[in-house]
Amino acid sequence: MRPTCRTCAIRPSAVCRALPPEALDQINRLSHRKHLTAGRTLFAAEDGDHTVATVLAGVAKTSVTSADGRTQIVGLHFPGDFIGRPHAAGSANMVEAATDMDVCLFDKSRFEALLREHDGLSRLLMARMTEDLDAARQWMFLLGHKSAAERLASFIALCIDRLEPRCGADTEAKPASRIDLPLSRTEIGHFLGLTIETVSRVLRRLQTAGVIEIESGRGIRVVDREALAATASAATD
Amino acid sequence: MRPTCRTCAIRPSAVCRALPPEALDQINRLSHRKHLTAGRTLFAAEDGDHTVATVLAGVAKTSVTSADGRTQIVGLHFPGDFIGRPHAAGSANMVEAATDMDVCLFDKSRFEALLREHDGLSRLLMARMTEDLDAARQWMFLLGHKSAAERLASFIALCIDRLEPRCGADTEAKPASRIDLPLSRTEIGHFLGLTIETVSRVLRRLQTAGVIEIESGRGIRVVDREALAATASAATD
DNA sequence: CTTGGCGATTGATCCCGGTCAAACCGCGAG
DNA sequence: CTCGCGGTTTGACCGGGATCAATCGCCAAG
Repeated sequence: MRPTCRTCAIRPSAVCRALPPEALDQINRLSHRKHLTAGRTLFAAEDGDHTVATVLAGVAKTSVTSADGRTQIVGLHFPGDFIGRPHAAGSANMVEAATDMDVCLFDKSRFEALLREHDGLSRLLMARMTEDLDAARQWMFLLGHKSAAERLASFIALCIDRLEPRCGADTEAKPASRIDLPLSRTEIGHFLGLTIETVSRVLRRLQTAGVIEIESGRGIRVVDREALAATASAATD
Repeated sequence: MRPTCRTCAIRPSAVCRALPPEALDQINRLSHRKHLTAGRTLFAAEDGDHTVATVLAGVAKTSVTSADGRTQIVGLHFPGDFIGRPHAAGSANMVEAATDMDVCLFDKSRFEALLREHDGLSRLLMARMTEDLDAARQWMFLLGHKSAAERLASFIALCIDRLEPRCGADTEAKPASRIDLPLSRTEIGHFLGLTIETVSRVLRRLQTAGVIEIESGRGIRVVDREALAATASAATD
């Protein structure tokens, strides 16, 4: 009953979907799954790691830290996302598990061989990297110009978008949806370029405005998706 | 006397260097050079463009603009840089010439064919995209956590690093170096997440501090490289 | 020459979010 | 049960940079 690539639930949303069915057994041999508890380091900075990974469950974070200790989370990696730097020098930034998570690991050089062998995989990966770059640039806009409320709303919208269990069939809007935020208040601050206090205050303000409901700790319920989207992109209040 | 790939001065620093000499005539036929005056649009947003490019001279900027008019410059493209989104849907952001510039254009599908044909080109491009992503993430740190002075110093250091005419042989420090900034004050503001007034003031402050000298307009002379690097602090690496 | 336009500079004031400080809350250990 | 600890919330105050506004410098057109 050991899980294999054949039965992999996230394969349709992972880069592996570019591989033909015949290759599944091959990549099944090359990969191995691993469970990581929250906080565990996946790739260290300044470390010539030789692994790439696909997120199966949970969320990972990539962060940049300066000499004087300031930290910026520069990317989140949700289920289906690819993490790694094929054909590039080992990681420049640190990647850690933000929540408990499961990953599917490949040896980097083996994966590079796969890329050479399967053109579709190479193309899909390149498209993914382009998406990552677009996402990073969108976040640069957020960090450069958005107000605290816009930042929080954008962050919540992102999490809802990537984490809400979606039931393939119904695409129509739901009255309310709840998720557990994958980051602590401190981490949210580091992701949004805000302090923990501001995060807390603005979250509260969004709650009194009737946009969201904060459950104890990380639980959050979006009451008004419209208002959330509006707050994410427009001027405050 | 028409310039060709054989005599191309920036080829050593462009992705084309991954192509074997035998392929030079081939890519020479596939590419064509173009001059763009400052402000001209290279790729429009929301536009299924079918071109990719290498910067030969001058500087291009990629920017994100929100519905309400706020603009963020999310990337600069210096000579040798590759611009384009092979294997991905046409551009998400707008790319414009920041200064007068020369580019070398390829038809996107032809370039994709080249990628398939030449494995080394594919690998180098992937490495370049990884670098771009790293640069974007470094800039996210700047936008999220750096002070105005740190931002300006980082920006000037970046420009010096990429634009200063470097004489291959001598790597040792020079007493002073001057360049023309590739962006107007307004654009610098959009790149750094600051207002034009703050840019002006901080630049002045850096001058009175003896770090730089501002010549009329865009000309700038770095008097104290050490101090500049120190002001940029929080490692740009 | 004057005029007008655009970008840059400089000054005065305001406000959002940072900083400092003090509870508060849930939870596991003793 | 109490204690202590880490994460969170809340309040009071402060300051860096935004905003508003006036002026300057340069250059091209009249």
